[in-house]
Amino acid sequence: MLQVHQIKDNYETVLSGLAKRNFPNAENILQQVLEIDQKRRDTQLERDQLQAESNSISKKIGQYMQQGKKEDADKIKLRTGEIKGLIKDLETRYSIAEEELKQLLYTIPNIPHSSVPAGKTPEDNQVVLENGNIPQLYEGRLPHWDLIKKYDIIDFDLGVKIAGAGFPVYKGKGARLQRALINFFLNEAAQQGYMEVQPPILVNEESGYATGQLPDKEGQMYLATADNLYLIPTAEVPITNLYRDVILSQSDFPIKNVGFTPCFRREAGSWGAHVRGLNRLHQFDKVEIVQITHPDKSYEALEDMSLYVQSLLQKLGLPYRVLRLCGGDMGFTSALTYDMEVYSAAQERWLEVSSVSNFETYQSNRLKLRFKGEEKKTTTLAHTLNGSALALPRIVASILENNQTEKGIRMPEVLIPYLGFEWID
RNA sequence: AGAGAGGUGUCCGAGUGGUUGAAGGAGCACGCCUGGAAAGCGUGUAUACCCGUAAGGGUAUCGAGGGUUCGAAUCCCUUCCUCUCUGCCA
Repeated sequence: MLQVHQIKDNYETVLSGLAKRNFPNAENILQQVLEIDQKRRDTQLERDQLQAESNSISKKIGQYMQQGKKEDADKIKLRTGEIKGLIKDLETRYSIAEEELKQLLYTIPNIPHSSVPAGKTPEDNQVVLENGNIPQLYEGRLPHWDLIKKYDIIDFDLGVKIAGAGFPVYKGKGARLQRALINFFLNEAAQQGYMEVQPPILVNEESGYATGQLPDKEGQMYLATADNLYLIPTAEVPITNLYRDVILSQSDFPIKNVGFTPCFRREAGSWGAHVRGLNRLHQFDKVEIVQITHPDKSYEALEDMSLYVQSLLQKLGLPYRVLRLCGGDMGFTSALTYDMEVYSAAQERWLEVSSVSNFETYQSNRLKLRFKGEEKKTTTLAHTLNGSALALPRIVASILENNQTEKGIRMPEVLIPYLGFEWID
């Protein structure tokens, strides 16, 4: 979440940033923040002063008692009695103000980077670049939901039987393809200096809040109620939370982690015509990269990550484009997001396969993820970034669709060592 | 799931009501010493919030929350977590 001083020191920037996101009622909410914060500080000052007085009296009582001057001690005890009541009242008011402030800050999204275009819908996203050739397919080309049946590699009906819609069962070469992609992505990331981690895929509430899924996306995560644990919607949550309550030293930068996990999303209310087949699932596999950087280096890192993700798409031979998301389409916690979309030639649609974002200090503020400067003794919030590298299902969809021929589906060259076969036929 | 033990600073570890932000040790940093290093000696070494241009000062924090008390790491209650053993199981 934003820090109060961000709002106070850059009021106009924050205001116009929120306007870019079409965030309603911004001025009013920001004013409330400042007001409550002022109240909070006034209350704290008053409380601290009284507490200081009370502390010094207590010390004096201690001294009197040691000297055996009970009467003197009793005399000044009366004063602390008064103070005690006042402090209790101030304490209550302080925590109310603090809680109000927190709740208010939770509702405010991150401020978009200056390069983020204004806009409301995905149509307003900016196409940064397009790369690769859209394949010319033969007459009888099929969308992937037909291809997977034809070659019997992914079974949705079986998934329905054991879990429900949106939980596919990968079979035979379909399952092998999943495993190959995961290994390929992990190996590539390792070569780029990302340290592999295998985090838990259930997380506690605190972790959900720290990376911003809670309270914003409460209803979108599966909750294991018996233990109050959430199934992760992305590895971003556990991996970034590895660094919750951590004070790094400057020499630790940049931290680069990669992890493969299944991801779980309830996708409540988002089913429609465009979500057939692998386009939208409740459970899917994803390899995620996370970076934690010095504030001065985060945009450099973002470009880095974007190029890295693009390199994967190039190696897989998939035509793709890079979008800079507009204010209205960007995630709640992000300051700048690039979406990578691959072209799926039978559906004739662009499919989002990666989203690479810089959160600046929005997450690290909740995470309490800081670093200590080399000269300065003060701690500073680090910047966090993450991106999919990559999400599997839509990659699979476009591989299947784009590489289909009359005699089968040709696998991308780079995957063949991982797969042990060249064709799905 | 049952029984027990425990949660203190970067780490180890002391501390059962009164200058305890917290002994002692280790680590780390700087200085002295040295040809250089080690050892030795000395100094320093938490975080958050608030007041202040600053220097500096205040408050809080010994898992978390509440209570008793003039005063709590220390007593009481609640809760979370970890470890060990038993049971169950991959």
